Order: sequence, then structure tokens, then C-alpha cells
Amino acid sequence: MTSFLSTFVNKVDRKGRVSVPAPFRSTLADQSFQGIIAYPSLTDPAIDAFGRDVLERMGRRRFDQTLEDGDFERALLGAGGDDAVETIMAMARELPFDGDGRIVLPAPLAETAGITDRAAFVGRGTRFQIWAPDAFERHQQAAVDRLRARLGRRGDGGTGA
Amino acid sequence: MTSFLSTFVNKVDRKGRVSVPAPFRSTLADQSFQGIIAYPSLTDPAIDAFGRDVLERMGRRRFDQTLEDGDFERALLGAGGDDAVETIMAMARELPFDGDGRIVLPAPLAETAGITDRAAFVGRGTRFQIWAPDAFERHQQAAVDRLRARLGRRGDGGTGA
DNA sequence: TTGAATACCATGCTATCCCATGAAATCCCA
DNA sequence: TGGGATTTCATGGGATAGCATGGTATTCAA
Repeated sequence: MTSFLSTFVNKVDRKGRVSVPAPFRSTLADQSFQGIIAYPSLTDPAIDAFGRDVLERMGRRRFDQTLEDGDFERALLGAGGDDAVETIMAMARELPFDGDGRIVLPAPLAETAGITDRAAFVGRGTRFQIWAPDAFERHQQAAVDRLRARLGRRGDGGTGA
Repeated sequence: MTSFLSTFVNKVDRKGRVSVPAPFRSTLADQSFQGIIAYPSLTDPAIDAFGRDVLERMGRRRFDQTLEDGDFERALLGAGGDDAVETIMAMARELPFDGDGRIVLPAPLAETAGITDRAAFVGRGTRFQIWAPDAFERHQQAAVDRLRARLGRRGDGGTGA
């Protein structure tokens, strides 16, 4: 297993704990750090998350590329204030699993996503998101509608749903 | 065998289980994950399905491509709300075979296709669909009629079967 | 010493596994 | 070629283990 699929809604208890869905956990099972990396999405009212090795891999690739370009100043000094990767690194948090596969959602993160008592874990392939369930449902429905409109329906015999 | 062919109707039991037709299973026999990936069709009142490695290859290819392009912002931020792959990843479900080659149809999926007690497995080449049998029959008949009309009929005996 | 964060333990539900049965297609042998 | 035997499949039900969830104890820091 190497990717995050489908959507699971779990309950957030009084202490801010949530079970990470078992399928997501098993995707991360081979990682050295047992937990997730999370930060506020810049495009959605949600939390973005993935395993630590994805971050590692991306960081290394990015560094190598900077060196290949001969941009040593950038490698040493950073890219400047509006660089997405560096900005996100600063916001990102490490959330370890407890013995039962749960994480604690830090209050600031939960607030940016509008999460209170329930959280939707949404698979996005190499990463996943955490949403307030009702907000996600609206978002997803809108996305599906746009896709349908764009695809147009090919000959439907008129059965309908 | 590498493709899904023909149509099979099987029964859905009280627990929501259905046997995946044996020919379809043998098509998937060489896969590491013994089961299927399923999501609501965007164009038909039906479920779309295929083997996991199809999705796996697509996702991995996509991510690698993104890194190669040095598009780290995209890797971190996602592709945006209109992206088909990410939208489908959120809807898709992993349905493993049980020891007897059955899957459990999740209630939400069954509902989008109008499936209650019987399910039609429809081969579509590299993927297949799962329909409510009567809805599929109407859909198929309409498709055949349109094809005949377009091709111009020769000897319309009306047999079909 | 007190608060909060974390580790540990307990429980109910649900999905998964395992076995049993019947029907049908296939194979084998006469 | 036909009839019987065997295996494959689809289907049903009962047992079991995994998972989500809630609570209590313990540790660390202020």
C-alpha cells in the first residue's frame, strides 16, 4: 500500500484525540516516524497531511535541484519570504500516534479547518486532508458537479438515477 | 487475460456482499492487492472499478512527474479543486476479496447506482462497471439502438441475443 | 503541587474470516 | 457420444478479531 484512498469520518473526543483511519495507518506502517506531518492547507479550509518520508523525499529533491542549478546562495540562505516550501515547513507540526493509532489535533489546526467534534480524513493519493465533515461534503459535491459538467454526459439512455 | 469482458449478474446478500465474477477475478489474479478499487461513475448511474495497480501506477507516475518538474508547490498544495484525480481519490474505496472472491458493497456506493439485491458486473475492457441490472438493461438497449441507427441497419430481425 | 499532556486499559460494535451447502459446468471414461 | 463423477462457483450463516472510542492512571514541566 502506498497511497491514501477514500474518506473516513471519525469522532474527536473531549481531549482533541482522533483515530487515524486504519487504512491510512497501514500506509504509513513502514515509516520510521509513527505519526503524520500536518499543516493548514493554503487552498482549502482544511488540514494537509502526509508521512514524514514524503517530506524528506521532497526536501532532498529540492535541495539537489538547487545545487544542480549552481544556486549555492539559495541553498545556504534560503529562497526568500514567499517560498511555499519554507513557509509551510514553519507551520507544519509532527503529530505522533498514541498506542491506539490516534493523534491529538492541536487547537489552532482544528480551528483553521472548522473542526469541532468530528473529522473527515480525505485520501488524496500521496497525501491526505482533514476536514470538517459538512464543509468537505459541500466542497466535494461542487467538485464533482464541475467535473460532470466538464465531461459532459455521453449518451445516456435516459434511465437516470 | 488482461481485460474485462461480458456481463454477469450476481446476488447481493443481506450483508451487502456480492461475488465478483470468476472471470473478472482471474483477470486480477496477478495483482498484489486482491480486490478492486471502486467509485461512483461521473457519467453513468453506476460504479466504476478496476484493479489497484492501475490507480497505483497513475498516482505514482503523477507524483514523480510533479517532483521532476520541480513543482514543489503543487506537491504540497495539491492540484486545486478541479483536479479529477484528487476528487476521485476521495470517493474511491478499496474493496478486498474475502476468501470466496466476494466484496462488500458500501451502502453509499450501492445507492448511487440504485443497487439493492442484485448487481450486474459489466466488462468495459481495462475497467468494469457495476450496475443495477434493470437500469443497465435499459441503458444497453438504448446504446445498441443508437449504434444501429448510426450505422444504418442491415437486416433488422430484432433478435439481438 | 498542580496542570496538562501522554501512556495505559476497558468495551461495544462491526467488518472479516471460516465453514457449510447447493447448483452448474466440466471432465473423464465407457 | 452419453452418462456419471468431480471440481468450481455462487450463496448463506455463525464465530472472531480488529477498530474506534471512552475513561483512568502516570509522568513531566511549570
